[in-house]
Amino acid sequence: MPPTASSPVLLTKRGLARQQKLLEVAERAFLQNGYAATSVNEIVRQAGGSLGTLYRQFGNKLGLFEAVFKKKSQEIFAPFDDDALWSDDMAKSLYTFGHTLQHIALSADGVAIYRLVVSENNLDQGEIQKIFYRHGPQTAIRVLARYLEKQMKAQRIELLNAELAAQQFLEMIKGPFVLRALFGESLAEQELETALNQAIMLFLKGCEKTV
Amino acid sequence: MPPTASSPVLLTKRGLARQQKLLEVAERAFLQNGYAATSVNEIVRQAGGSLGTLYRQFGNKLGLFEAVFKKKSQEIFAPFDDDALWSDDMAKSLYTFGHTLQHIALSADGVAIYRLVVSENNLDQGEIQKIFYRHGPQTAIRVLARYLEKQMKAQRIELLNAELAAQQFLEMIKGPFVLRALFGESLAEQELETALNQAIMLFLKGCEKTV
DNA sequence: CCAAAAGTGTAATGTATGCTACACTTTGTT
DNA sequence: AACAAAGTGTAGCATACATTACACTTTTGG
Repeated sequence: MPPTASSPVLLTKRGLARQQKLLEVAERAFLQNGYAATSVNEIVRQAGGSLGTLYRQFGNKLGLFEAVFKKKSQEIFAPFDDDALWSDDMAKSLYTFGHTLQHIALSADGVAIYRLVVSENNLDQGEIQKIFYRHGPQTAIRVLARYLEKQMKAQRIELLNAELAAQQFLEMIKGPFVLRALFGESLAEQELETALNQAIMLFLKGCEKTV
Repeated sequence: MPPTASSPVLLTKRGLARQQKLLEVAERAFLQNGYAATSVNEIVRQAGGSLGTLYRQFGNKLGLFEAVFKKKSQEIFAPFDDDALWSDDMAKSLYTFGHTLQHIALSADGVAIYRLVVSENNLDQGEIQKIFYRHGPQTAIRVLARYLEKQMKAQRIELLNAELAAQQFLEMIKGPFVLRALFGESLAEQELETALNQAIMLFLKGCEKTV
C-alpha cells in the first residue's frame, strides 16, 4: 500500500533521516542515469537502511521518483517567484530575466531534468511530466507573457500573441544550447551573452510600435 | 564479431528480405519505446526469422540501433538538400523554409527521433547523437545561415552572428511545440502558422538595416 | 513499561533481458 | 553433385531487476 495523504506514514527520527538520505541519493541517481537505468537496490545500498523502509515510505519505485521529481522541479524554478526584476526599461528587464533563465535551464540539473521529462513519458501516462511543465517552464513563460501584455496595453509594442512571443523569446536564448549541454559540451559564457543580446535586439526592434 | 566494412556479411535473397524486415520492425520499436525498453527477442518474434540472423547481420543490439538510426535521420532531413526555395524575397523564403522545418521537426517520427537523441546519450559515448546532429539539424541551420550571410553582405540586414540567428529562428518556430508534441498533444495547423508568422515578423523587423 | 508500529538486514521470488549454442535446413558457387 | 556459408528454431545461460517475506531490533505513545 503506497503512502497517501489519507494514510500517511509515521516517521521516527531515524526514519526521517533515512527518508532524506534516500531522496538525496535517489535524486543523484535519477538525474544521472534516468528512471529505468536506476536501481532501487543500489539506492538503498548507497543510502543505508533497508529496502523495506523505502517501500513503506514511497510505495514503489515510481513513488520515489515522483517525490524526487516534484521536489527538484520546484527548487529549480523557485527564482521566478520574484516580481522585482520587471521595470519599464524593457531591454534591462529582458536581460536580467533572460540571464537568469539561461543559467537555470542550461545548468547540469536543468538539462538532467529536461532529459527526464523527454525520456520517460510512458511512466504515468505522462502525468508527472505535465506537472513539471506547469510548475516549471509554464510559470516562467507566464511571468514574461504578463509583462509583455502590459507593454502592449501601454502601446509600446505590438505582437500577434504575447504568450507565444514569450515562449519564442525563451527558445531564442536557450534553444540553441540545450542539445550541446546535453552532449556534455561546456558553454562559454560569452556565447550565452551573445545569444541573449541578439535575441533582445531582434525582439525589441521586431515588435516596437511603428507609429 | 560485428559486421564491418572490411568483413561484410554476405546475404542470400532470403537474408536480404529478413534484413529489411528486421530494420522495419526495429525502427518502429525503437521510435516507439526507446532503446532500453526495446527487446531484441520481440523484434525477431515480430519480424520472423531467427535471433542468430540478427546477430550475424548486426553484431549486437547497438549495431541494429545504429543501422536504424542513421537510415532514419538521413531520411528525415532529406528535404533540405533543395536549394530552390531561396529568393531575395526574404519573407517568402523564410516562410517556405520554416513551414517545411516545422512539419519535419514536429512530425511523429521527428519527435520520436528527438526523444532518442535526448534520452540515450550514454550508449556510444554520445557518438551516434553527434552524427545525427551534424547530419540533421546542423544541415538545416547551415543552409539558413548561408542565406542570411548573403543578405548581410548585400547590406539588407544586420546581425551579430548569422549562424546563431539561424538557430534562433529555428527555435522560435519549433521550440514552443516540441514538448507538447512529445506529450502527444495534437497541434493545430493554425498555431504553427501563427508562430511562423510572428517569428518572421520579429525577425525581419528586428534585423532590418536602419540607414 | 509495554504493546504496536517503524526500521533493519538478508534472502528469496518471479520475471525479463541480451546473448550464445547447437542441431538442422536452405541457398549459392564451383 | 558437393561443399561451405547463411538462415532457422529452440533451448538455455547468466544476469539484473522490482518487489515481497520474514525474523529481528529499535523507537514511540499511552
